[in-house]
Amino acid sequence: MELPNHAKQLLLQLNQQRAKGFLCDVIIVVENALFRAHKNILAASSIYFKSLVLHDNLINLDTEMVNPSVFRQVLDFIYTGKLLSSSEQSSEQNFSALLTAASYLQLHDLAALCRKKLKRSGGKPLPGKPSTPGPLSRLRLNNQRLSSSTPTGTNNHYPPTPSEADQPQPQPDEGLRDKLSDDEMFVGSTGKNGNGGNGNSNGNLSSGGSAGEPDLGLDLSKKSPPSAGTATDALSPHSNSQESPQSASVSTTNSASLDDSSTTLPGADTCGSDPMELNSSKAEENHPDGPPPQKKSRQGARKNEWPKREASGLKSEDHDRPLVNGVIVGPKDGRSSSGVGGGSGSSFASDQSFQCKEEEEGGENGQDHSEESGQSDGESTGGGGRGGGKGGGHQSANYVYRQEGFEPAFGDNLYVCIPCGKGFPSSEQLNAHVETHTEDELYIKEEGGTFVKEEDEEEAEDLSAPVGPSNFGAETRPFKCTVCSKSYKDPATLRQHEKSHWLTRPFPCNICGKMFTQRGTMTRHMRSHLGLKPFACEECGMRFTRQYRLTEHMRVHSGEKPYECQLCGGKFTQQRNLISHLRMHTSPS
DNA sequence: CTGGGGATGGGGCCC
DNA sequence: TGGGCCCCATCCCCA
Repeated sequence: MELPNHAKQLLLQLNQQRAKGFLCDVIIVVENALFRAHKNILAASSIYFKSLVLHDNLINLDTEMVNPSVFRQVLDFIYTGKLLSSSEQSSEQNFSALLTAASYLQLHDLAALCRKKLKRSGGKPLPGKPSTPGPLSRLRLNNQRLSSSTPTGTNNHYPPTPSEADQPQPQPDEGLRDKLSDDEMFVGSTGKNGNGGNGNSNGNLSSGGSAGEPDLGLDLSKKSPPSAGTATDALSPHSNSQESPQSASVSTTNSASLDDSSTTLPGADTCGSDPMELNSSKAEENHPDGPPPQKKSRQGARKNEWPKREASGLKSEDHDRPLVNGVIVGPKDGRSSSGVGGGSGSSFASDQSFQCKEEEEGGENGQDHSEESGQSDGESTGGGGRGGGKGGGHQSANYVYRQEGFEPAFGDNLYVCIPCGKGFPSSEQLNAHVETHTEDELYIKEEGGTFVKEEDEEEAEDLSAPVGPSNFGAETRPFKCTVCSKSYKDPATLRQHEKSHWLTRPFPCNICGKMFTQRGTMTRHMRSHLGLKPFACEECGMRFTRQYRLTEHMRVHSGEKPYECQLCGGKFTQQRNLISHLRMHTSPS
């Protein structure tokens, strides 16, 4: 009793789901393209993926080993077992690239297939891949890069080493992998065919995998304190679990493709996309409640950050959508394939309101209406506190990178430098160009009137205030900001600060498109998307995205109230609450 | 219902 | 790059 097409149907369904982004639980970043997929599927196809998806929801692949178009084929292969063969795709070069990618991703069957193809065509198996230490080492590096943020160096090796506890059970030959060139590994797999390849990995997966891996997968903890005993134990940094590393990687990962992705993503097309998706993704549509996890209520209340990002050009939606749909292709590859447009087109089409806005903004730059809102919104809504005034436009103005894809106005030069209005065909060129602007120039622009305070207005206000911190300890802080006159101890810090006066926000969130002035902030922001809460309270198990929060939280348990109101003697566990309390004393009411 | 305190999330910024 | 701290915005609970 066996259904003949069961497996096939199942795959078909999964592939359709992938196209729609339905139940996709992992995002793979390849250069400036994002692909959504199902962890289970990836894990079942490659042990390498298995090790990655175990701890991360966002995976950044080494662009030297795989590019978006190749990865798309890889993904298609994983979900269909077929290698599509369009004219270009069946080129020797493509197979070579596929082989490299397959080797890198440990997709043995695919690698074997590519080899066969290459053999037939007489081409060399894999350019530079095999025995040369290069590739392998690169793989490792890559891995490490992925998990870079965390220490557990040894564990980060690419093919999971046998010793890694939480790794899927290393296959018998697993240990050898380190010593083998990719080629060798593949030879084995190919030779043995299914067995060595998938079979093998699968076998492991199923067996060792399930057993050996606690469902850490969801536990995004990065460095949860060793303690906790329970689940966290496994996660503890020392337990050579990779989790920490990996989850951490997420952040790094993200940062990796930032620049491009930001710009590109928006325009990107979605490969499997299905327009419906957009619609279906409630989050997006109702922005307000959107995607963000966390507390619903709060979220909703919270300034609709999600919705607005658009301003950045990336409009959150763009980003989101794409993701939802499944694949976002950056300009370089996919987008170019405007053709793909179908994909993007369709997908975007729906959101497009945004894009349109974008364009407008582009046009006037001022636009930003909504702008990033995230903050501004919050702020503004909040009572106009910060946002306020100029607020309106800030962000958009700040974004140097333009959304591409929707700006016919700029022709091929989709990346426009807002300060000077020049357009560039690629984000790299724009970046290079931006560098040519001297800080002074930028400031001048700002002062010229175009400048819209990006960050907190409040902040700005402070800055503008003559009495500001700027004047403090000028002696010990010889580096002074020419714009707000704040002073700093070292030039690097000053430079960092000065960037806050620029019109740019060079660090976009790959997920929502929100732009940030500092990479670290963006990375931190990413954690909220990914649910990474590495810091766990040993007492109650509550987890936090920041160490500081945990420290703060611990006072709840200890009862420590270090902050005292000088006016009424009230004590508080948190300084911010004391501040809030002080307002009560000072406010008219 | 309202105000105040406790607690948490997110972003900016400095070190 | 990450940690730490500040600020804002909220939510929840309680009086």
